[in-house]
Amino acid sequence: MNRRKKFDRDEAIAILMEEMWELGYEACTVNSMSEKLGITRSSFYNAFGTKEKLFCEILDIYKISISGKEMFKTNNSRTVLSTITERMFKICRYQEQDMAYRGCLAANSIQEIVNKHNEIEPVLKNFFTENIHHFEKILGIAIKRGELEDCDVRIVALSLQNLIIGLSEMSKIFRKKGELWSVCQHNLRALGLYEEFESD
Amino acid sequence: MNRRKKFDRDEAIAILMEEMWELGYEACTVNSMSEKLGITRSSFYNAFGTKEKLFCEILDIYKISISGKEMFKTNNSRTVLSTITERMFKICRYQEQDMAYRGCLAANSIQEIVNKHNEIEPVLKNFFTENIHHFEKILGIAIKRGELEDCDVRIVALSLQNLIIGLSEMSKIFRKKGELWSVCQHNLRALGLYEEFESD
DNA sequence: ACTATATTGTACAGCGCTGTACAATAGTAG
DNA sequence: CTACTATTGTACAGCGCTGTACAATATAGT
Repeated sequence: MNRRKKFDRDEAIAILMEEMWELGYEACTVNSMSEKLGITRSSFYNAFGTKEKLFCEILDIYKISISGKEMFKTNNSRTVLSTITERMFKICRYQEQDMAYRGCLAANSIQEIVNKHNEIEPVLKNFFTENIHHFEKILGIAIKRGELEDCDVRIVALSLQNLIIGLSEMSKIFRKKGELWSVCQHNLRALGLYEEFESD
Repeated sequence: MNRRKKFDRDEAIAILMEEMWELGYEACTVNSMSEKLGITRSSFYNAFGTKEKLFCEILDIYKISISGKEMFKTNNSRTVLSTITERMFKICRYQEQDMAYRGCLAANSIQEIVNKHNEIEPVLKNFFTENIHHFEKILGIAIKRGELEDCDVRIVALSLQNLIIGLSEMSKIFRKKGELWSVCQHNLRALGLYEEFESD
């Protein structure tokens, strides 16, 4: 067999995801990331290809673990709206407490990726498109169950996504404790998406 | 007297504002901006100081011309809500038609400025803080006039700002004609801020 | 020991950007 | 013409980053 890698690729990716989440795509150079991992650039290129490829891979992982589909999972034992509400509460709480001001990786990336990085852009757009589809789906379920009045589910899904993006950015500007959740709660109520949930 | 400037400073700033609006702060180097203006870096530094100072100046100009205070000006001859609604309609229409995907300069800048550029950050945060104050003020007027039910004006002001930020980012991802305004309209209605306005 | 081969390390060549110093130039006044 | 001075131009020195080529190394198999 051949020489072994000096690092675990999956662990490296997790570290780099945090780094890019915090600093953004452009600010993370191959040099800086290689140093962060304690490897040479040669190893970086060998393991990840280009920075663009790596970022696409990170977005895919983000999508699998933190996308609308994963975080807004519904089941029969609880209502869609309480799921949405609880999830949004947790997002707000997390963002309020995050000293690194990370917000949402996908939302953070819009400005620096769209119209600038051809390889990444479709992956990023697809992330949001799939989010919306999932929101549409669960909102459809909520309507069927009578939790939500009949409405244009696409517009409501887009509104929910809009709320998430806005909150992610606002979390970096307005840091008063509890305020982010208050805004979120107000908007959920206004959109008819609010429902109390049982605390952890 | 002394040697004259080869360029008009105010015109140069307008050009650079567009450039930074489209490409973002980091992507605009002193080199690239000097080339854009057809001047040397020496002249750039002489006229503008540092890139940071320039950006602060641009944000101030943006604030004067495009902030909440300017764009959401109220007067006695029309309702606050119709002003808000019309303004939001125009923002959405502009963003939908903008092929450069500029969105909102201040919103665009959050991710690349906060926690990264000490000199600019307070200027940016101040932009949003003043926006919120203005929104609070006009919402207070709307309540006094009976246009709006009594509510927590700060939360509603933050919600309006949240909507604007979200729409700015969404405008770069979802490009279906009319959809941005539909989302905006839905949210304005939900927040109780919607009122028909007379078309131009 | 030798071979094969994946991985790491090193160097090259080149590009781009930066702040700064200071020379050169443009303009006016005396 | 000289003096003054704001502006522009040029060069320096340095830093950082990049992709690539290829040598060196680590492993297992024969």
